[in-house]
Amino acid sequence: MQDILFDFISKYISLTEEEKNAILSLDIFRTVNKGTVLLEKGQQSPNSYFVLKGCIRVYYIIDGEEKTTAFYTEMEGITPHCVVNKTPSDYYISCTEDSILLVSDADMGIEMNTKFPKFEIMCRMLSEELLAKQQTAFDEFKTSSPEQRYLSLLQNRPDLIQRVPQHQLASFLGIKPQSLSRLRARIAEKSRG
Amino acid sequence: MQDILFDFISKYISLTEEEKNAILSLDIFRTVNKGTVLLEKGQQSPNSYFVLKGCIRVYYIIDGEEKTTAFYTEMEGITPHCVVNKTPSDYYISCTEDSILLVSDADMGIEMNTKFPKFEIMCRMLSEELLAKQQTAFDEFKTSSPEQRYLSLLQNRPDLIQRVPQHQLASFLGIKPQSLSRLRARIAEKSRG
DNA sequence: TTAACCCGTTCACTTAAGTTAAAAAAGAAA
DNA sequence: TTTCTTTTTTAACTTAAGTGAACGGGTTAA
Repeated sequence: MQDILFDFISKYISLTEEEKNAILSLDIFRTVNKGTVLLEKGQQSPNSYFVLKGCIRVYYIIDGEEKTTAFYTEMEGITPHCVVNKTPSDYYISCTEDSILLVSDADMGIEMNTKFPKFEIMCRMLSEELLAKQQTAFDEFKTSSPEQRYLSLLQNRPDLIQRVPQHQLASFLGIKPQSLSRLRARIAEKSRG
Repeated sequence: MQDILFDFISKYISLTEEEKNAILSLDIFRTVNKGTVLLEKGQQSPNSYFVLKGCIRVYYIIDGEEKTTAFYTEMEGITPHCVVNKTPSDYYISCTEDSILLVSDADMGIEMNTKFPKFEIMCRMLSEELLAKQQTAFDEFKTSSPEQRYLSLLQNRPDLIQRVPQHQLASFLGIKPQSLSRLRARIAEKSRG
């Protein structure tokens, strides 16, 4: 599991043994059961999450309805809004599968970034990369229809469609579960001719 | 104009005179005319843009149609996808007004970040902040209807609705110009009773 | 001044998503 | 197993967005 982490980091910076040990000594590996809620609305947790194995999801409860807006799977991570802005969270985060996560809090980030300036660089690179990716995803969402979004998801993240319940996928695609079901039927109809 | 920049930076880090001079010596202030295209599809420019005054917009051309996905106004900036990933750009960037911009290229960023580690820190903070903001905006977009998006824009960025053409706003809201026009009529109808 | 173009609006029509409700299918618990 | 619950599908109906076309106001260019 540690190797997976260090492999990932090595894409951005190279670590000495000392630095690797410093990371390991933080003891940030956590195994988490399916269904565990990592962050609740109104909470102001300092924790960031990075998925080594499994899947976590971000969702809101609006008018009593769950609205899922994001999934994070292997080698993806999230620093919640509430950590960055030090405000209560608007959303929930929970595990959709038994997962292995890295859980780091803001203080650990500051400590590591101070002790090892390399870390600061990696964090900046990661944020910039994520920001650019996020922007592209947003642009694609804005410029396409629900059906196109679904087809594109089928292309780019086919695993998600398998491992995640449809009604969560629906709000992720910006529509209602019934519409997703209908849309799928429509596509199947077309491909049958 | 320089004061505006240094005021902005002071929210993140404090600068010495030496550092301020280093920034000024980069000579990054540019005045740009309305309509100027800063980045074209297919180009691989190294430039990031920060708006001191005016407005720039990001747009795609899909099936011959312009699709505007983002506006950046005073104190907002963008590092295009193509800079981060060193790939040709998928989109265009142009000025919707006569503007004063900061234009910096990737090399300058690297140079400043190396010379002044403080800068690295600011860049990380900015990216993290923008990423969190962007995520919230995306979530809001996903969980609301075109009408709600328009009303929310009216609340949060009323200036945009004034300074930007409707047909550009429409795709920014994820709909067609005709639909925006109709939607506005519907809202006016309601408020009249 | 006229002609051409762009933009915002309106209209009629089509298509697809939202809504409400119910049935069917799949999973989890007793 | 049977029961209970959750998830997915289906259906009928409503609402709103997409589409294609046309009109009028405003600007620009010939």
